[in-house]
Amino acid sequence: MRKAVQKRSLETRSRLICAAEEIVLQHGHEPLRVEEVVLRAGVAKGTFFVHFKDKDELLDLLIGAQMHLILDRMVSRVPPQTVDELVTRLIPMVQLLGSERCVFDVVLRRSGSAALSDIGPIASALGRLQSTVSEWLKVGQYRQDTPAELLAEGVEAFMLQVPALNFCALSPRKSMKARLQAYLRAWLVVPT
Amino acid sequence: MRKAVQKRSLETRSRLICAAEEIVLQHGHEPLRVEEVVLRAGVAKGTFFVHFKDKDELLDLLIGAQMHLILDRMVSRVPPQTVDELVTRLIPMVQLLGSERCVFDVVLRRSGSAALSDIGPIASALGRLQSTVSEWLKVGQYRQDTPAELLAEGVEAFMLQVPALNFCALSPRKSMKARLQAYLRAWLVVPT
Amino acid sequence: MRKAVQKRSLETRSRLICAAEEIVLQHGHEPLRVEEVVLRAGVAKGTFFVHFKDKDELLDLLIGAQMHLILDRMVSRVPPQTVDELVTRLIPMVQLLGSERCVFDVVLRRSGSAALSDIGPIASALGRLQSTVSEWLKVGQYRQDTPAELLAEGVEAFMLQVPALNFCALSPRKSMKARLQAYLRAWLVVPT
Amino acid sequence: MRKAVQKRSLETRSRLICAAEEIVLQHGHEPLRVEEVVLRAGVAKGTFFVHFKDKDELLDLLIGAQMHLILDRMVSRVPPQTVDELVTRLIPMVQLLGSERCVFDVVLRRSGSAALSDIGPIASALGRLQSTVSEWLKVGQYRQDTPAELLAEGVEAFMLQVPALNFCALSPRKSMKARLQAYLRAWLVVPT
DNA sequence: TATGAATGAGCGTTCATTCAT
DNA sequence: TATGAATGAACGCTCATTCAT
Repeated sequence: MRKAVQKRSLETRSRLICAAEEIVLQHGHEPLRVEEVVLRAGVAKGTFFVHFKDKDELLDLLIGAQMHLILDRMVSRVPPQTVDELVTRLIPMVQLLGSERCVFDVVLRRSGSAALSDIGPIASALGRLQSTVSEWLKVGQYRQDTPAELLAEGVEAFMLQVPALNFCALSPRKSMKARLQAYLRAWLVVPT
Repeated sequence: MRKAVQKRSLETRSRLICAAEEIVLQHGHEPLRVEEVVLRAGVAKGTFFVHFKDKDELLDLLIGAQMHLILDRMVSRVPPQTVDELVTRLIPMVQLLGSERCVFDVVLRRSGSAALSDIGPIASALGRLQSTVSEWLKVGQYRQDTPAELLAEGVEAFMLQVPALNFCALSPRKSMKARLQAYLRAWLVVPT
Repeated sequence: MRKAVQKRSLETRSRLICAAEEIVLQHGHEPLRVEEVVLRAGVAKGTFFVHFKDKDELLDLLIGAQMHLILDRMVSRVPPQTVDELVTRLIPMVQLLGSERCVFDVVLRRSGSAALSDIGPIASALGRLQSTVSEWLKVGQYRQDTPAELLAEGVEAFMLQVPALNFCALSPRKSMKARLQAYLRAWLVVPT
Repeated sequence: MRKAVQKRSLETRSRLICAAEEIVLQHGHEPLRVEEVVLRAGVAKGTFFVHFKDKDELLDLLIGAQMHLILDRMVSRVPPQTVDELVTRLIPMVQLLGSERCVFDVVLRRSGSAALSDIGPIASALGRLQSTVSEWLKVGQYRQDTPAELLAEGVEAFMLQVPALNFCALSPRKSMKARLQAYLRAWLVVPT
């Protein structure tokens, strides 16, 4: 009994998410309207708010899922041994963050949360990124004079700086990859 | 005639700015409403948009002014020779950025601009910060293996990372100063 | 300048009211939807809430206007000299109150107000009714042993009791007029 | 078997009622939410509607029970001989009606019912009140020129008018008791 | 230059009630 | 009987921005 009921609930939830994903695929995250989502999912508007506190929670879910997918691919291969390999490994995530202004904004908004309770997929993905990079830095050809955790935090800082600069019209001569490379080379390698 | 008119216009503009400053002093930047500003300034709502393109332009003005004030104090003394001195010199700016979530957001939004025409006080302050730090890095006890400009960009990245982390409920053990110190020590000094 | 602007505002307001009146004429008060009103008035939804605090305020206006119209007709002739004349004079108002359940409800809700500030047309109409009846009672063939003001309050009580009973399925044998007549005969005349 | 099932059903029903009573005791009738009731009773939302047709039915039950309690005390003594005694006897009921706006509203809504089938505790209490008062009026020192039934209806009208006026901010100078007294003196006694 | 009424598109909310299981 | 997910149709609201005067 209970199982069946819960199953139905999960189905509705996933229909909402699928509908949203379809819309995002077609038109991007920016013009995602709750009304459109429920319309496409074939459920009532009220149902949306049974499953999600607000639109941000859904966006958190969608973007967080993409981030986790990227992370999955990131960790599926051997740890990057050099900065250049690391940059290549990280660049998909940076590209996601820099793909749409509103994605960047949601990630910033959701990256940390006031309460521990509302840690969503985005925050958890960022945490996972952090610890993944941290592990990598311990084994590859990187500077060892600084704790890997601190270095990983720095990597994140640069991964956010790069798309941020990309949204600006000033200094846009470089590609995001080139920029990240410059930063990480200076950050992760000690000149000999 | 022309002069008188301009004078009146300037007065209106400054009344709007003063009104906004008063509100910010009392309630912070967050709940700044155009309605309140014009009410306090004693002008009509439309008048606001005669003087400012949008609300962000006013916020840019207000926050940019604070940033320039901080910069003035920053440059009024001899260049910081060590990372610790640098951190001490930079921390007021970091504290401003970390004071309110919405201040941080406006700075991010305004840090770069789509068009070169709308470079506001915030963008110019960040540029000034950049070049100031850049100059400092050339003369003090900092690593010289990397172009000062790139290092300065990194400093900016960390100056944004620190308040960003501060807004999170995760890992808030450290003070902003301690965090900045850790980053910059690793970023600006080559271990011997 | 100011005049022109105010005139436009008044026009918009009256267009909203007219639109609402048309809808009410066609479909009654119950299914009055804000959305429909603004659609018919050709204004934006936000405009509605510039002019009215909420839908109740508009209903207050509409029903209050009808009540005042009825009152106008009530007072346009010589004071009713007998209870039967009085009943005939009052019955249009009672019929309005008993015409739709939701009209009755709005009148009850708006009859008195928590704050003096939000005395709307309905409350003022009831006040006017009260004093009108009060004056009548002083000059006609009514009992003089009780203050006219108290008697008028009682008349109002009966005027509300009658439609209230009318909405009930119990004891609906009598017409509203007959019922009011029975009450007022006993209330306003001293048997000799 | 049948018995056991019925017993369980009755238990659920009484748990719902108890839960509702507790909430009303703590927070009054106004904010009574079905959600809260079922939560406190530890049953599912749907179960509520197995036992009650709608929320009003529960409120009817709760308020009707209070009214019957008051009636029990009312009739437990000798009939009031004078208007003043009558007022004293009636005032607890008036106070209940005037205690909360929403109680007043529910009583009005339930005082009569569309169908004879759904005569609830409130309607029956009002009926009982009516016939009780009616009997009293036949034996005490009241006017005899008008049928006791009609007089009793008037008494009820005044018993509703008094709390109604009490909810208004206009003319709240008098206490409910004083007001009722004034009405009933004029209504039930013929000046000599 | 100043005015202020109007805009507008969507969000979040409400919550008693229904219905398939 | 009991369950609880889903419903649904508006409402109220937001508030920076525009535009005719």
